Amino acid sequence: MKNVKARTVFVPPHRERGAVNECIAEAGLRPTPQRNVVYGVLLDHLDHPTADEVFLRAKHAKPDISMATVYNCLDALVKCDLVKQVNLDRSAMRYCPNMDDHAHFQCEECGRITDFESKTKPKARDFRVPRGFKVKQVEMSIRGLCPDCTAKQ
Amino acid sequence: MKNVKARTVFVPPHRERGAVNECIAEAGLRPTPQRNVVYGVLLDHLDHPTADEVFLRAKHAKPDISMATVYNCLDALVKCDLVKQVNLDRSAMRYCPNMDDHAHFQCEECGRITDFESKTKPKARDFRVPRGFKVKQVEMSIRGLCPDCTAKQ
DNA sequence: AATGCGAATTAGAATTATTCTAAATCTTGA
DNA sequence: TCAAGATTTAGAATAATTCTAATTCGCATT
Repeated sequence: MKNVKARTVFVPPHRERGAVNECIAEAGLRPTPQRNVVYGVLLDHLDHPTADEVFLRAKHAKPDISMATVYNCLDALVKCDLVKQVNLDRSAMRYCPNMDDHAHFQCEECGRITDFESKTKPKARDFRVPRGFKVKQVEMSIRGLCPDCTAKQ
Repeated sequence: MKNVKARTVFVPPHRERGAVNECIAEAGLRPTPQRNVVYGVLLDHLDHPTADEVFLRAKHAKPDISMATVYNCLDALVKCDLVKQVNLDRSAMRYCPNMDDHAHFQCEECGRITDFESKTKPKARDFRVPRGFKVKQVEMSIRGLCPDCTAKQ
């Protein structure tokens, strides 16, 4: 489980897969088979699936899992900082297990989402924080054209 | 219509209100009373309303306007770059007529959204753009605690 | 001023995404 | 073993958005 195939752009999961149960436990949640499967699905393809897509994939490993459970598990994983919610358009929420600092690029044409590695942590230097506000998390999202769709035009 | 009341944080609309029809026309769309009302509603309170909230407010000026039209108008305004879509959480899309570069702050506690003025245009220096991708638009969103909710804790 | 055409509006139905509910099941610790 | 609490489940309910088809509107041309 330790060695992972190289990819064009490989994004290492924040924690290795075997440690899911520990992470969940640390967060005060009970580790369960369902949560494991759901997290596994996210780690297998880093393609920002919707809850529905996660559900379909999770059924392979666990045919009796239900949609409500998928939502529950995703929420649990988000709460214990193993997974990020990504929402870029008016359609369904997407989920991303890459907890490294990165921006989300979405192609205007085909809708595909790609992680852009951050060079620098986006910081207060980019925007003026009014007095009294406490910043906890900064997200960047980018729209544009992916290489495939650029070629087609 | 030219002089606007000062606000704590005043955000000037991208174009003045009288020019809506021209803007819409420029974008190849037909200017209509409904589009005018919808844009007016957005300019009146810079509080990032949902489509539903826009609908309720628009009804004051135009009691017979329909929800479908509100969606149509909002889409038209987005297309001709008078309005931005803002979506930060799993709830409804919100709309913002401030086209200046700015980040959206959302309070984790009360959900309220505040514009943070950008100091610098978020640029390619913040993230690595892989070969072949064309960046068209960069958005920043921030989560944290607003002054009120910080005080309450 | 009348006419025609395409665009815009409308109400309501349909679809999609998400949350809720209540019952059943599982886990853990006493 | 038992009780308590957390989790899972199916399905219903809700919320947000899109679709549909009929109507109306606005503009250009007679």
